Amino acid sequence: MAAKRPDKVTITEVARLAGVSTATAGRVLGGYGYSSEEIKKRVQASAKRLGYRPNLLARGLITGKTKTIGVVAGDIQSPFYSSILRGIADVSRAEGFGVLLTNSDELLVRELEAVQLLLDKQVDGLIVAPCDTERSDHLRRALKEGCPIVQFDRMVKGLGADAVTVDNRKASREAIGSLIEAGHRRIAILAELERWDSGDIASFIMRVEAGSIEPTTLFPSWQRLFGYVEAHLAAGLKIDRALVARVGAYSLDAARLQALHLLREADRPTALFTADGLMTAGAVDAITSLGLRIPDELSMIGFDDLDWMSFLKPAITAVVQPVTAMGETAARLMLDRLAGGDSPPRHVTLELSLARRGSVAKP
Amino acid sequence: MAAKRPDKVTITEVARLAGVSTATAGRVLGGYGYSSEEIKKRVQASAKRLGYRPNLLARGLITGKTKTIGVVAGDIQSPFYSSILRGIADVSRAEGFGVLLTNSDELLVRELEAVQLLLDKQVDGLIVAPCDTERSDHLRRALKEGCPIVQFDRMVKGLGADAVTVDNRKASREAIGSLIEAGHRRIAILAELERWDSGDIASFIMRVEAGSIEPTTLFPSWQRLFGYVEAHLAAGLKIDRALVARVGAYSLDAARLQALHLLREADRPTALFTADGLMTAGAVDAITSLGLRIPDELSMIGFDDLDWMSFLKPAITAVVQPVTAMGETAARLMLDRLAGGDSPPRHVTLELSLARRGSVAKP
DNA sequence: AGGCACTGTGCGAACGTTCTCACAATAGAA
DNA sequence: TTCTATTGTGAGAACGTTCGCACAGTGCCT
Repeated sequence: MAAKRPDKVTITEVARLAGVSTATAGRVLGGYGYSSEEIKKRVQASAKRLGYRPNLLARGLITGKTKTIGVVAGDIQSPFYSSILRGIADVSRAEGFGVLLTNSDELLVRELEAVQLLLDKQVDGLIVAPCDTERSDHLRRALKEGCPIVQFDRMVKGLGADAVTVDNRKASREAIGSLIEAGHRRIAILAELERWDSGDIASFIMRVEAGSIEPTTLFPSWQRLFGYVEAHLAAGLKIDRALVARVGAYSLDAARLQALHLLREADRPTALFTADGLMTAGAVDAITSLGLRIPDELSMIGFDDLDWMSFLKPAITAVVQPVTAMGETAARLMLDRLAGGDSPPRHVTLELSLARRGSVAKP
Repeated sequence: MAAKRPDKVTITEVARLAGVSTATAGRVLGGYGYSSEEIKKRVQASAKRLGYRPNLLARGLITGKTKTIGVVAGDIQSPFYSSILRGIADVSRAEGFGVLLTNSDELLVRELEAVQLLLDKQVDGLIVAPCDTERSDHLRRALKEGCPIVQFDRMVKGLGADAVTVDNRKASREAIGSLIEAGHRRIAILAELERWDSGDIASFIMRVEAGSIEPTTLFPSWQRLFGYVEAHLAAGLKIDRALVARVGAYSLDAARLQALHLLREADRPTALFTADGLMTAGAVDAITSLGLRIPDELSMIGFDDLDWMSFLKPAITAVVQPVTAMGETAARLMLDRLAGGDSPPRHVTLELSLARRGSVAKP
């Protein structure tokens, strides 16, 4: 039989050794009431001698606070989420908070399970990249029951919670704008574009042109497409539907295939805009296998900046997201909220920057 | 003032509604004692009606089990750790365990803090990539106090705990072997090689040649150097000390600088072996900026396989580590141990494979 | 009839903290 | 003096579970 738990030392024993009541010892060790200098010393001495460590479970049970933040990421394995997580973890640690991690794989069921687990474990708050901007009753419920939520990367429609996002639309508009300015007219976009309940690409584009879409609760790749359309509109260019490649899945292979398809057309685009890091990877893979020369035969700008992009033959111009800052901001919003902020929901939008490198030239 | 906690429903209320004692309700809901079919139904019905969720803190306080695993990674932002974490998280989730995450940044103080935090939060076990293979009393203490530990990537000397590692030495030996076989005689190695208390590179090499080093508790980059030396010994080649580049820090920039230094020498090596992903990135950066052609002017093999390596102009031959499998194995070892395994410490060594691509040619 | 094993239920005590009270002592103000 | 405020201490009740025990009923074997 396994040895039970070898004499965990509790506050009672510290109190006994110091010759005071557990209440007094608690006050000294927990730092929450009055205590004389002399007793303080005595208690601390015996705590040290016994190697006392407070049981955070017991504390949490009574205070209702666990000093733990629950995080629901899409997939920590991706550089995007792992950097955000890093930001969250750093800020949390500095304030003595723990981070309980789960992955949703962008699946609603998974997210639901994850939130449930975190809630059961009594986390003080939830930092979530929501899978679905509409069906998020579980988040609403959690919020209503007093568990603060901070969303990142995207926002649930009408959820009254804090959020950190980036200005995808603007960055995309500017990136495409710079391609147009360089003289490009046939600019392709390779984007994930999953989950759009209200129709297909064509109708989305029409509705953007008509100005009848509220962009804030769109998924990032759609916001980036939004910016793509806007840039075309601003320049008075028509959009060739054939140049909008909807990958439909977050997969390198799918991206590669779509890129191949796009670049093998007779009437090939002169420039390619990839809507995130994975799409860029898939595209680069396709481009090298086709033997296309960048930027002579094809100009390129990608969303997300990954280390390898800067040391590729011609380095790839990229929209860089402030990933760790996003995580840090999310954590900070959460900690503020936990510190008693009763302010209305705040929405922080971080700015993006364009790292101009060698992948753009005149067509 | 913030609303307190809006009527959390406890087992007492479920019991009352079902007309039974809390003990009985507990048995049904916790599934740990006898209960008749009829009562089972009644309790479950009222639990469902009230939306009851057990408070895992309270449960943990009494059972001493939190169903939470603490993880101390070096830096989740790195692809290595994030993949491992993914593996850990997947297996843990499947068994209903939560994952509490911390980073050590490979700093002993940080690791100490992290372990302390996790222990205070009463995690059931610790999965750690130890910073220091010698001074790890905190781990020994935790172990002695009944908190199981699984190490990964490296092992603490004489710590009687489970571990998952890969066969760095063998993989490195074989990689270098294949370069030698291709005809290379001047093979450089670019490696982190921090933390070696017993002297410098020269003395390490001498001691390897003398057979007086126990490799299992070395840090991975040293094990890889070990294999490098062995391959040379086996082929009867002398080692040119100038070809062993010790970066001394885990930094892309430092790696790039060392690589530049190495490749600008008059008597340039004909092949380069990089001891991990970051070193490879630094080297590739240096190589492109020098305009060296791979594999004509320089052959190359790198440890760690990152997505971009496969779609670089000539794809880079790489030793691929089974990263997620490593995480999964670590988690599985932990869960076994928690399930009551009293077996002696197990050490799982995973095999590595060489992904042969286009970066190796005759000199 | 007695004994024993098994099933089912409730009472109350844990678990290790914090929190609410009650009570004292001291000091300064009225 | 008496009142009030401030500082200090301890007893005991929380928090929401699980666990040990007592007790009772059933069925089966001697």
